[in-house]
Amino acid sequence: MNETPSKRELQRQERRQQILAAALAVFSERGFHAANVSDVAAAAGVSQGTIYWYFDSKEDLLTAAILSYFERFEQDTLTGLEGYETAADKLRALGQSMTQLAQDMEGLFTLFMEYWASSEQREETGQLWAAMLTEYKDVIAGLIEEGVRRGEFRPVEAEPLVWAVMAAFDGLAAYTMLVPDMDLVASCHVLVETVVQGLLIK
Amino acid sequence: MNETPSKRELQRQERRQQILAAALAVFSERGFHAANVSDVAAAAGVSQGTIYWYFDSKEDLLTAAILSYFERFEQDTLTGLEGYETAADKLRALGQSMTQLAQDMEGLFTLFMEYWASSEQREETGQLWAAMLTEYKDVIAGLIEEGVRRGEFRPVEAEPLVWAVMAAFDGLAAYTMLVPDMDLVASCHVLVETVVQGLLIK
Amino acid sequence: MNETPSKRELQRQERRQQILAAALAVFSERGFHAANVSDVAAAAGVSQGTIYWYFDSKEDLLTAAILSYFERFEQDTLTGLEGYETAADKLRALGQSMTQLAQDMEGLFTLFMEYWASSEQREETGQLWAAMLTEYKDVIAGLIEEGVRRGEFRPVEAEPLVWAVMAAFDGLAAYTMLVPDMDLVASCHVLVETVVQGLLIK
Amino acid sequence: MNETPSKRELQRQERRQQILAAALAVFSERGFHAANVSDVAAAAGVSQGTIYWYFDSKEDLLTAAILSYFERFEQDTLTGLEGYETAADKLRALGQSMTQLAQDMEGLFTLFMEYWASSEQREETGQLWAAMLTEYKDVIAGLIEEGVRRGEFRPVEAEPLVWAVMAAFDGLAAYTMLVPDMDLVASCHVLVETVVQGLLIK
DNA sequence: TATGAATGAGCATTCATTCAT
DNA sequence: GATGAATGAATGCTCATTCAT
Repeated sequence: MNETPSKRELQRQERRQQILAAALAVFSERGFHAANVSDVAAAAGVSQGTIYWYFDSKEDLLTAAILSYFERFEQDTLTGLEGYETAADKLRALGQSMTQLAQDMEGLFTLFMEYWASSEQREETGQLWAAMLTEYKDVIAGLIEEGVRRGEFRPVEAEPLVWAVMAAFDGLAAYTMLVPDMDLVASCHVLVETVVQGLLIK
Repeated sequence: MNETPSKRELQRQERRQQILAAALAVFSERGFHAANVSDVAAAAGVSQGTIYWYFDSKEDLLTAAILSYFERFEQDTLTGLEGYETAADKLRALGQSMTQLAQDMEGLFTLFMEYWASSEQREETGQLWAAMLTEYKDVIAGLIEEGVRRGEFRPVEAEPLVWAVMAAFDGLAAYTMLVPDMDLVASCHVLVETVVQGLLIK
Repeated sequence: MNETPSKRELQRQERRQQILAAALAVFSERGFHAANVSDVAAAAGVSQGTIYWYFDSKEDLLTAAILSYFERFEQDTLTGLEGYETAADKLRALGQSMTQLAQDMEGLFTLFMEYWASSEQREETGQLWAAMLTEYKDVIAGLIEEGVRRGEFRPVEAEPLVWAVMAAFDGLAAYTMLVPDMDLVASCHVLVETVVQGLLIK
Repeated sequence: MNETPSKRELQRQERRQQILAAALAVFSERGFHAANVSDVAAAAGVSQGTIYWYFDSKEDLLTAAILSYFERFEQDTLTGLEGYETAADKLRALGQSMTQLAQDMEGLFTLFMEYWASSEQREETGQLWAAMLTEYKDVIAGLIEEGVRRGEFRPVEAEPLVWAVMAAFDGLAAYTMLVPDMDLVASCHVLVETVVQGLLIK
């Protein structure tokens, strides 16, 4: 078993992470097309050749960087909802997590869209993101449907609504960069609150 | 007076439009970076040199194409709201227009974000879009505030909410391309309806 | 006979001169390669197409411009030497004329060399200048040989010397542009004087 | 200490020289503007990309090539004058070196002037050459002034004279290419001799 | 004649990727 | 494993020249 990774393997992982972090920083900062592999190499403190020892291509590097980012957030965001009683509160808590994410991930959505937009194989390329989105969508739609079943929310087509809300968060993350004086947190908050109010049976 | 533009000037405008249409099609289809100027030239049925007779650079061509697109929609979207009595109905009508726009403009938001993402002068570049967004935002926020004043809506911070809703539309337009089986129209509809419900005093 | 050129022909000549003057100015100012035909057209106040109505090519324009310049100077320089008695004085007078020319013609020699340097047909191209140089050389060498015959100068190979002196004038004209604080007039003067001193039998 | 440059560094230097030699040959042969970077690459036996690994631009390559040429001649020309007793003999020896240089450097002066003529930044560009010229001028003027001090030469403004003589050598180098049947060596010789005669007190 | 629109070959430069050491 | 030198295809843009009007 690889329970005890060799020292070498550890170094390898570390170096890999080092490159991924640099890639994320550089790509976010300058965009995928404007940033060169040599920029990433310089930021990571390695040579260009080394990048290609760890990754197959610039594309591959981008994908790995995005995935590594989400691996860290995946569970954080969707857990810890059990503590809340009502579906409304669960939605509010989730909203808070997503607000946090929208702030943290800065240009990640934009970065991916940029790459996707001029990808030769859009379909396959988009599946990475589509899968992540769909996963999220299902979890959140489940929350709302639960609220409907419990008589807390009025009957509603949960799925389209969830798409809209998620799109709003990603859209707001993009807007933040275009319209610097927009208040991202306020927008996220009032969105969630308005949606919750719209769902609640009064 | 130049009331009667010369034949030459007319041809010139026509040729310009021809190129802009081709540019919009090609850039949307393949993305700004992946599409070559020669692709646009071929699609427009002119030589590369001609592109540069009408536009300063590939960038300039993109910007002009986006602007020309919005010039056509500018008024269509924000007019025709007077026919409605209540603020809620006005919002619903506007929602319909925006849904239409989200469908029509296909990858336009994505296209611009792609370009913006790796632009050397992000700040200046983004201002074009930021200005258009802000203009829209102000109009819509006005509608909501009017509803609040008339006692139709509960007091709400209109501006952040509007940003969120607009972001949702743009985000959904982007999602449509990533998640083909998403129902854009349904999402737009339920979003608007839920927001309206959330605003109405019951 | 064309003694009475038609009005049309006069206009044509005038327009031609207008273009030539502009070409000389623009080419001298920016260099042959860096200057565009459109620059010349703009400076002459005509369209690009018009240039090609009067001249076959950019090359042709340059050649014509240079020739037109020299047509104006051709005689001025080499005449008026009869007034002087001794060969030494004739040389001195000639030196004065050449100094004047070196100042006036500014970058003309450089301009021609620039064009020549990357001409596809160097040999043919250079003949224009070579012919002009040779013509000058013969006249001046004649002066010196006359001085030798008259016992005024020591026997000397006139031809190589004349080449050297002419080269000095052209070289100095070039230097003037590179080394702005060089005193062109002083250099020309002391050159002539030293050469005359070197020739005189004392 | 880097007294012992690594094998890699040695190879690097060698490759650099290889490219510089090719650049000098190709640029002299065809002129700066007519010669393509790919021509140089082919002549050097490397790819175009390699050129840009060693040099920033075509311009940079030209400058480096010219400098590398002069680095080799710098001292050769101005040394070895101590062996001569009189200032006249020193001048004659120097003349011989310069004659040699004028033959060797073939189109170098022309090449530089060609580039300079259409350079966007003439001033800065010319300084390279101006500096080299001025350095030479000072050395030679020193020789003459020494001759004057020693009573060997008649009093003369050394600086303008030196400019003229140097200009003559450069001009003759240029003429050689335009007027093939001109006798460069003879011209150089008679020039030097005449000037020396003109300086000597008899 | 004159215009200015149109052409398209040509070129410097970039940069992801490969490879010898 | 790591380096950095080498590659060469790809592309935006320029500009002399042509041509319809």
